[in-house]
Amino acid sequence: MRQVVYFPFDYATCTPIVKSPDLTAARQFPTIPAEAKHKESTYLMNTNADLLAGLNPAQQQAARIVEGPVLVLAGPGSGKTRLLTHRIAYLIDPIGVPPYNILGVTFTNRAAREMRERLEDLVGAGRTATLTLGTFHSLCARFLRRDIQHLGRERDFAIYDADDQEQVLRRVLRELQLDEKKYPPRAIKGRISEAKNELIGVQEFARIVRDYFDEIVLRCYERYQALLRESNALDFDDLLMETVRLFEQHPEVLAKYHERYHYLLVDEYQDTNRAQYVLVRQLASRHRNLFVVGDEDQSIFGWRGADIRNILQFEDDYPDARVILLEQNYRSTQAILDIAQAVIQPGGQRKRHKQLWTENGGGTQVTLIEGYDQDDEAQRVADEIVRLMASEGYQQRDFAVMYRTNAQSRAIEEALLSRRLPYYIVGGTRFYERKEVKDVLAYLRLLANPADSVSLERIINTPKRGIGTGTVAELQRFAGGQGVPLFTALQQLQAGEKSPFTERTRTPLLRFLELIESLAAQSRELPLPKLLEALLERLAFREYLLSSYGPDEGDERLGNVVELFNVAEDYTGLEQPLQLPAFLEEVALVADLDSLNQEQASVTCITLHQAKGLEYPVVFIVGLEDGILPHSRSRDNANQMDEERRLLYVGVTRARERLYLLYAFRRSTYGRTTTGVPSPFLRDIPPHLLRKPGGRSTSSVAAAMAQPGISPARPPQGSRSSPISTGRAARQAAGSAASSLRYRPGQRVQHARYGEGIVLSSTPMDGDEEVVVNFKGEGKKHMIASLAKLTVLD
DNA sequence: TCAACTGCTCTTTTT
DNA sequence: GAGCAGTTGA
Repeated sequence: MRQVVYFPFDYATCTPIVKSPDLTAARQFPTIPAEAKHKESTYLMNTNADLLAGLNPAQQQAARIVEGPVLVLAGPGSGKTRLLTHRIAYLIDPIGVPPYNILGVTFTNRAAREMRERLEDLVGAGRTATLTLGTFHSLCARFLRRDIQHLGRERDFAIYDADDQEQVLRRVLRELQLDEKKYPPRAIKGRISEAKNELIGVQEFARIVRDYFDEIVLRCYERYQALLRESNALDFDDLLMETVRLFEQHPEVLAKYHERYHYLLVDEYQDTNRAQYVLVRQLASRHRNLFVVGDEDQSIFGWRGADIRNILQFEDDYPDARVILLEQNYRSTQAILDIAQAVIQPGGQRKRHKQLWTENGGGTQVTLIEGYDQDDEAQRVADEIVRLMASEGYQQRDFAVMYRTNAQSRAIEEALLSRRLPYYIVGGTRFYERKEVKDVLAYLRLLANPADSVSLERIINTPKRGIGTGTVAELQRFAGGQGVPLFTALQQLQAGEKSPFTERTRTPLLRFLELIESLAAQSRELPLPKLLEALLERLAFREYLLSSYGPDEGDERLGNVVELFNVAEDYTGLEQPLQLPAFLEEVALVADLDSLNQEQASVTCITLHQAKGLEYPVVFIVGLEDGILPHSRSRDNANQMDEERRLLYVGVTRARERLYLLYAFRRSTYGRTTTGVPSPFLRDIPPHLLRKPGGRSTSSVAAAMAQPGISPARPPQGSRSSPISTGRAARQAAGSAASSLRYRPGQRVQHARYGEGIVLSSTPMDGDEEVVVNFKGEGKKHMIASLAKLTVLD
C-alpha cells in the first residue's frame, strides 16, 4: 500500500510515474491544516513521535522547523542524511504537505536513491505524498524538458558528456585552424566549464578575457555553443546555466515551480557552485522555506566550481536563518575522530571549528602501515581483510578501500583477487564510457535526435562500412558550409543536390542514411528492448565485436552491451514514445550502474571523492604519499592543498570501527618507479594516536614480508604464491623468476567468466605465458596467463 | 580505405 | 604501460 515516486518522469505531462496501484490517494492528500499553521508559525507542536524518534534533540529541533531558512552545519557522521530523510517524512506526514510540494536536492544520484529507499521505510501506508528528489543536473534536465521552448529550443535535446564535449571542441579547433597540441580540447573544455559554472556566457566571457589563452577560448566558446545549438544538444553545465536563464527571463515559468515546491532541501550545500547557488535562490525566493545541510570541512569539489563561500555566507544571504550545529558523531570511535581532528585542524578557511565528539568509546587504535610498493601495500590490505574476517567476524561488505585516483584501484584489485575476495569498483572505467556501449548509445541518440552530429560522426563508420576519414571530413565541410547538421547534409545528398562526392563515396553514405532512417522508423514503434535488439541485429554487432576483439574480449564487450538490456527493461512501463528519451536521459545523468553491479557481499573499492556520504566498519586509505595525497597537481596552491587535506578528512571519517592508513616505500606510475615520501598530512597526526604493526600484530603473511614502521622496507622475498590462487603469483613470477611454466596440459582450472576448463597447452611468451584452455561448453580459448584470472583446481 | 605500426602523452577528483 | 593520434604501405 505504500506509495513512492520513482524516476523517471513522464516528460509529456511532467508528472512522476508512480509505481503504485493507487495514485488517487496520493493526490488527495490533505493540505496543511490552516489552524495548525497559524497557531505555531515556525514550530509545529504535534509531532509524530515515531517519525522523529530516531533523532537527537538538536536534530529534532532542526527537523521541526517548518518555515524560513535553516542552515545545518553538521560534522561527519552526525546523521545529516538521516535528518533530511526524517524531516521530509515529517513534512509529509504530520503537517500534511500536499503532493509535489517538496523538492529535495542531493549531490549524487545514489544519495537520492538511498534517501528514497529510507523514506519508503519511514513513511507508512496511506500517509505518503509525492516529492521530487534528485541531483541538480537531473532536476534541471527535467525543468528544461518541459519549458526549454521558451528559450527558443527544442525539447528533445541531447545531453553531451565530457567525451562529446571534447569531440565538438576538436571540430571547433579544426574549423578555426588551431593546433590541438597547443590548445588541448580538455583545457579549453575546462575553461568553458569554469565559466559556465559561474554563469558566464559567451558575451560575458568576452568582457573578462584575461590572457591570450582566454582569447582562444573565447573564439572556441562561441563556435562551440553554436555547434551545440545546431546539434540540439546541451552539455552538463548548460543544464544549470540554461535553467537559471529560463527562470530569469521567464518569471512565469519560475512561478509555476514556486507553486509546486514550497519546501526546498539541499544536501551537501558546501559543494554547490555559483550556478547552483543562484538556482537555489531562485527556487526558494518565494516561500523561503530553504533547508540546507553541509559541512565546510568536507568541501572537496572546489575544482569543479564548488564555492565554499556559499555555505560560509549563508547567514548573510538569509539574515533570518536559523543555524543549527550538529557536532555529535554517531559513526566513529574516538580513536578515529582523534585522527580526523588532527588531520583537519591545520587547514585554513574554516570559520567555525566544530568539535566532534562521540559516545562510541575509544575503539581500536588507527593503524599506519608502510608497504614496499603498491602491490605490497595492496597485499597488506587484502591480508588484513582476511585476518579480520577470520578473527573478528567481519564480512566482506564491511570493508572499503579508498584511494585518491582511479588508477590506484588496479593493484588493489589484483591483491583482492589473489585472496579470492569479491570486490566491486565504484566508478573506474565507467560502464557508459566503454567504447562499445557508447557506440550503441550513439545510434540510439541519433535516432532520438538526428541533429546530434557528434553521435553521427561517432558511428558513421562503426562497424566499418567504407566511409573513411576523408569522406567524413568532406561531409563536415559540406554540412558546415551550409550550417546544417551532418544528418541534414546526408538528406540533401539523397535528394540529389549537387555535392562534392564521387559516386564511390556517395554510395556508402546513402546506405548509411537509409540504415538510420529505417531504424528511426522502428524506433517509433518498438518498445525499447525490442528496438535495441533490432539495432544490434541490423548492425551485426555481435559479429563485429567478435571479429574486432577476438573471442575473449569480444565476448566481454558483448556482455557490456547486453547489460544495456537490463537498463532498457526498466523503461517498458512507459508509453512507447517516452521510452527512448527517458532512457537516454538516465544514461547521461546517472553515470553509475552501481545498483546493477553491486554485489552485496563485496569489498568496496572507491575514490575518496566518491566515498563522501558513505560509511563502512573498516576503512583502508592507501597511497598516503606526497604527490598522491596531496596530489602533485595541488602542491603549489594553498587552497588546493587545503582541499586535499579535507579529502583525507572525508576518507578518515568514513570509518566506523577500524581505520588503516597506508603508504608505499616505492611506487611505479606508468613505467617509472619512484621512491615515495609519506604524505605531509601524516606528520600532523601525533604519533601516539597511531599504531604501527610489529611482529605478531599484523597478519603472519604481512609480518613476514617487510619490517614495520618507517625503516626502509625490504622488497618482498620470492614469490608469495598462495595455495588458493595462481593469478597473482603468476604475475609476480613473470617479473622476477624466469621461465618455468605455471600451467601444464591436463590441469583443471577455473576462470571467472568461462568456468571450469582443462589446460591444453602452455607456451612461454615474452616473460609471460600463453595458455590454451578448453572450457566446458565454451570451447577452446587462448589466454595470456597474467591477464586471465585462472585458478588451478588440482 | 584500411590495417599495421610508431611514437607520444597521459592521470586528479564528477554531474 | 596503455591508449591514441598520426603515418605508412597495401
